[in-house]
Amino acid sequence: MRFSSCYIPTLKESPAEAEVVSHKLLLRAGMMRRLTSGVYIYLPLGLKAIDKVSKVIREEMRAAGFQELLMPMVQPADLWKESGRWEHYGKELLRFKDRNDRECCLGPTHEEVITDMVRGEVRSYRQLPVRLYQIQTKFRDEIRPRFGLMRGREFIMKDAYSFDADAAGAEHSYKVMHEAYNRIFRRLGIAFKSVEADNGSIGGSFSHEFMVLADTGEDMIVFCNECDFAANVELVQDAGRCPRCGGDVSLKRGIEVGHVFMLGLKYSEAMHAAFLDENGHERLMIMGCYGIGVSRIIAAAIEQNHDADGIVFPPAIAPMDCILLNLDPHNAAVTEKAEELYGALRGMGLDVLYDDREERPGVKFKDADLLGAPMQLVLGARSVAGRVVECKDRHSGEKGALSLDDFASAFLNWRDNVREGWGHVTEACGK
RNA sequence: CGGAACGUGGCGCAGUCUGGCAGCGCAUCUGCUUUGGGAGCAGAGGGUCGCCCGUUCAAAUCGGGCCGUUCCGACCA
Repeated sequence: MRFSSCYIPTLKESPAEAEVVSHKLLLRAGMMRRLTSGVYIYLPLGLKAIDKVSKVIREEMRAAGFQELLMPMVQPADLWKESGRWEHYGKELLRFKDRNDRECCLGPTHEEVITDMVRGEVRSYRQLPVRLYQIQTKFRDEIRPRFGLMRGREFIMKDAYSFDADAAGAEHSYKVMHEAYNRIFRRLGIAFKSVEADNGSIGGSFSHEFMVLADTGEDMIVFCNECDFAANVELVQDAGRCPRCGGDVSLKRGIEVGHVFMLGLKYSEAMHAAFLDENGHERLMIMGCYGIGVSRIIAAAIEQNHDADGIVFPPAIAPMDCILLNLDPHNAAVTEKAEELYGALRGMGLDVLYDDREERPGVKFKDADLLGAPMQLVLGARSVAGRVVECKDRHSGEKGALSLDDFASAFLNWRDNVREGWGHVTEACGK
């Protein structure tokens, strides 16, 4: 991508509408804009970050045996009446009527739709388990949307559903997904914790939340200092003692980015999702559902990784792997070299943002830091004369120089160093 | 929904208390100079002061209503 032909409207100052750092930085970095309360436009760079997160999720879902599908945003009220949630979901469910006066809603989640579909197709235990997921836009008419992408009304979510023939199978599906979530968040490079949680209005028998640790989080997590117990405080009556071993506990704030539920029979019973077992007896499918807040991950990653100059994206989330600054676009020798590097980096399969704009160096340095690309390369008359390209690791702040005569191998070595710097962050958590 | 604040060129803000020419910084356009951490000088363009009603000779400013945005609370896969 050439910066000069990209739509990246960066801002020097934070708009007054933003209060928390991720919201401010996403606006300043030209990654999103608000359309109305709790509803945002993802600009090209913000969408690239969403795509990067989605890519990791898709790989791990596939590895866990889940297939992708895409369900509709508009849903008929009938299904929600059948599950009982038309009554119980409350005003968060945005309801409306179509031209024929039929009641509809915008999908805040998809248990009803997928259960309806599966019950219509699956008749035999031989067809189970069914494991499906989608990455889709959800709408929840939140009482108070806030903090930008952290709690929007419209947001992007990965939701997965499993249907099993028996309890052992269902527990296996749950376990497989729990492990997949651990791998996803580890790969994304964010410090997180899996905790026991309340099931809320979705129902079911038990659940775990995946929390990104950040002081600005809306949730409070209890950690036991003695054993490995960790839970959302909602779940613990005496927040001063570990309910498992009685040991001392500590509290930390977190942002919920994932939630896995053992649903049991809640939906299959209400909507009669049944199959015939090997003895010809009718039985209900045992369900699980598993969500990841894709757009919220972007906000959470920024809450956790930023400094005074801007975003410090973990490599797996960054909209670009590398930003290449041409400080002297009028200097033919520098530009020739910059074009050459730009081509070489793309040849290595990297996502590169090439800053070829006719701007002063200071503007380019500021934008590079603000945008949060993990690797910065700087080329100017000074560095070209010395046969090097300067490099900066956005995360560690370390600067260096790579030889232009042996650029490819010098760059790959440096990239490994940059990646290792993130390895320590993710090893430190997420058991 | 309860409490609070805010709404003035694209962005950030002053002006409102005490009514009297709509301002500042950034951004934009033109010219010259500059060119390694958000350049300097000179000039230019751009605003129904959120909307409606009222008070007044006169309203960004005072009063009422509405809309929108944000924060705290309640709420929430």
